[in-house]
Amino acid sequence: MSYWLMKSEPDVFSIDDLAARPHQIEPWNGVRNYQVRNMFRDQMKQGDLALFYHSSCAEPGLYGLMKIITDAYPDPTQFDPDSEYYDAASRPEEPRWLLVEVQFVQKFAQPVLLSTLREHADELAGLRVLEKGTRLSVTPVTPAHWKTIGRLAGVAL
DNA sequence: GCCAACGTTGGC
DNA sequence: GCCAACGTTGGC
Repeated sequence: MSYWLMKSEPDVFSIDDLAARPHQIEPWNGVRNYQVRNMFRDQMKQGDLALFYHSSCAEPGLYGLMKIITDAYPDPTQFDPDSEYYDAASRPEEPRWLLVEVQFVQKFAQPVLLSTLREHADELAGLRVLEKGTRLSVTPVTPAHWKTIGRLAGVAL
């Protein structure tokens, strides 16, 4: 099993939105980045766990935990002309973009803010989200970093 | 709203 | 295949 960090802008889709979904499940659609597409396809597997990161907001950071409940499959929004994620160049015979479905696990009682992560930069050295210029919306998390973040969140991960 | 950093596009 | 121009991300 692998660990991940997945970003979302809370104004668009927050961890509370995920918790409020039927069965607390959501297709993680709209990813239009090849590196992330390849991670979905080659590395992320059903049963993996992911931290839910709120970005582009007043207090960016980790707000909770979710589980990857499917392997990657084609993102239907790429074929929907009414979707903001529509990609006219992608053809159903050869889908360009993938998604995974995620399910809510828990919201942290206290979020682990980006500023807190930075305060623990020594322990978290190499965590992608702390590295300058990392804009990927999905990044891997090592088991050691995962454990540290669990401690900072006050939960056993 | 600024701006650094990065990804993508497209002309050549 | 190079690289300039442009668009996007995301913290501040």
